[in-house]
Amino acid sequence: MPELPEVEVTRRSFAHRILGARIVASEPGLPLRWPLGRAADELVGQTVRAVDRRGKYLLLMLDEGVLLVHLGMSGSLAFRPDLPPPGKHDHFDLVTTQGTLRLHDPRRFGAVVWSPALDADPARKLLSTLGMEPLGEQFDPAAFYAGLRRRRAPIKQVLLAGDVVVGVGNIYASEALFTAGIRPTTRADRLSRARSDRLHAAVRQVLARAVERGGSTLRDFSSAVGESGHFQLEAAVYGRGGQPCVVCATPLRQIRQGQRSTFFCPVCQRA
DNA sequence: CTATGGACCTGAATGC
DNA sequence: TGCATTCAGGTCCATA
Repeated sequence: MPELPEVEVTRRSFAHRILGARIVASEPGLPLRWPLGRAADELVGQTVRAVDRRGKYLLLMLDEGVLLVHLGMSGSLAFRPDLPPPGKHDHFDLVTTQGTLRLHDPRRFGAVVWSPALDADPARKLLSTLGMEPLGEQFDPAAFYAGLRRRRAPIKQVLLAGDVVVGVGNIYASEALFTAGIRPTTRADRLSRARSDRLHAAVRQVLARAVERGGSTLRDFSSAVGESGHFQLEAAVYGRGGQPCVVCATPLRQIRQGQRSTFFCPVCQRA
């Protein structure tokens, strides 16, 4: 469910409500990607000063240190004054004076990690390899092009890898490449400057639009306060293998790249 | 250093 | 109905 737009929409939905709240308890359930360990106790008594985002990580800035929350493949957050007892797939509760933040994550690829500071481990290690923020100013065409020049892998996989630009997941990678008219299998370092610029604009546009729409998703994404089922994903290509291209009606193709599905139009995306 | 494949985990959809 | 297989929005790690 969560690519950058969904994470950002989630952030906006509860950031202002949890601001200034004091942490009363921290209750981990089944282990997630990394064990929270003793850090759970460090949280109690601290106040939430800000909720930021870096890539697909949510950053709860506390008096001392930062709590990193990642939604993995299947995670979602709820924040409410009162929540029912945790269910089978609820694996973390952060109880505060203003409500409880709950991580629901069936597959448990998500993570909750405490770090004493952003530039100290483990936050430093997790965040230091991340590429540019696609919606920030540092994401400019020249820097993007420079990043692509150093990579020989297929452009789709370079987008997904997140070390040039963060936040582009499997859905939006196919969508952005379609918008830019670029074949997903093209080597990143073979893109001309002009085509790189088009992709740069497409990545920005596709992600920004999804954020505006309140986070699109295949099924039923909902924000942390339960505003549900916002929008169906208006995918031009993702999940539409064999169906006609919205532009030229040619049947769309589905291929495998690095064990992930990729969708494209063989006519609109020639090279 | 880059690139690739396997690993983590559960549930839903599909095929026999 | 049951059972095996495939697939799913992410990313870390070991290996070439």
